[in-house]
Amino acid sequence: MVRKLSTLDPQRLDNQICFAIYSAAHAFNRVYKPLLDRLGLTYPQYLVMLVLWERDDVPLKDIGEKLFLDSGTLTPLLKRLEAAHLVKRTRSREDERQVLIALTPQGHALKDKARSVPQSILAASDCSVSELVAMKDEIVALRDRLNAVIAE
Amino acid sequence: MVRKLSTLDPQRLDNQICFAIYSAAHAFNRVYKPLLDRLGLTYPQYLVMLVLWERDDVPLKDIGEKLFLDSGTLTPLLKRLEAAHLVKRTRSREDERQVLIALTPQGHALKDKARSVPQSILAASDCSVSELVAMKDEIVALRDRLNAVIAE
DNA sequence: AACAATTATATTGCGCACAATTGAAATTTG
DNA sequence: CAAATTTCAATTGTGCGCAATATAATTGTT
Repeated sequence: MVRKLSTLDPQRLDNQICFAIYSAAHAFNRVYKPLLDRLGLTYPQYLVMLVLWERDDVPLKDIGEKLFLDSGTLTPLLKRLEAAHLVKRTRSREDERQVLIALTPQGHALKDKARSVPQSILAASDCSVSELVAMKDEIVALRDRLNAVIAE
Repeated sequence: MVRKLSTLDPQRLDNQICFAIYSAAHAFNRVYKPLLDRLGLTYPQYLVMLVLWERDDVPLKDIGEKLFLDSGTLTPLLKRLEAAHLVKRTRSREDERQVLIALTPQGHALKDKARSVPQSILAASDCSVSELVAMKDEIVALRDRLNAVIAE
C-alpha cells in the first residue's frame, strides 16, 4: 500500500487537528457575525448571554468557569454589555469581592430575538443534528483532556 | 424513554458545537503556549512558520489563503517575525503589489527546534493518532462547508 | 484578635482577528 | 491607449484573550 510521506508528517499544517479546530472556530465566527450583528452582540458576548439565559444573577466567576474565561476578558466585556443595557453589575452583599451579573428586561427580551440563531447555524453546518452532536461530544471530551493536562 | 428537555434545547450552551470548538481552540492554545514560548512564537506565528517550512518565498496572500487570515492580521504579525529575524519581507519584482515572505537562516533553523511540538500535543490530547485524524477530517469538512456558505 | 494566605475582581500591556478605508500597481475594457 | 475596475498590502479602530500585577475582601491560623 502506497502512502504519501506528507500525510504522515506531523509538522505539516494540514495534518494538525489544532489548526482544523482553530480555522473551524474562525469559520463559525464568520457565520455567526451577520446573525449576531442584528442582536448587537459579538460572539463572546452571545456566549455570556447564553449563560445568563440559563441562570440569572450569577457571579462573574461562575460565568468565567463555564466559558473558560478570566476577569481580564470578562470585566470589560460585561461593562460593554452593561453600557448596552443588557445586564446590570452589582457587588454581592454577602461577599463584597464578588460581582453579580443580572439581566435587565432588555437582556431577558433578547432571548426571544436570538431563538432563530441555532437554526441558522445548523443550516450552515449542512449536516444532521445527530452527526453534530457526535462531533460535539468528541470535541468536548478532547477539550476536557487538554484542560486536565493544563491543570496539572 | 425519558430524555431531559435540556439535552434538546438548541439555545443551551452545552448543546452547541460552536462553543465546543471555541473552547477546544482555547484549550489547545493553552497547551501550545509553554511549548511555543521556548521558540519565541505565538500560535498564529507558529502557523505562519509551518506554512513557510513547507514552501519558502511565498506571497503574503498565499499565506492568508492557507490560514484563512487577511492582511490586517498578517501584516503586523509578519513585521514582528521580521523584527525577530525569522523572515524577510520583500516586494515582488514582477508584481510590485505583492510582498514575498522568505525564511532567514534562523527561520529555517527553527524548524528543527520545533520538531518535538506535535509529539507533545499528541501526548496532551491523550488519544490515538487514528482517532485524532478522524476527528480532524470531520472538523475540516465542517469548516469547509461553513466557508462555502460564507462565500455565497 | 493579629497576621498570613487565599479569593474575586480590576487594570495594563501585548498580540491577534477583522471590518472598513486608503493607496498603489496591475488588469480589463471601451 | 486611456479610463474604469480589480487586486494586493497597509492602516485604523474595536473587541477579544491572557499574562502579570494590584487591590480589597474573606478565610485560616496561631
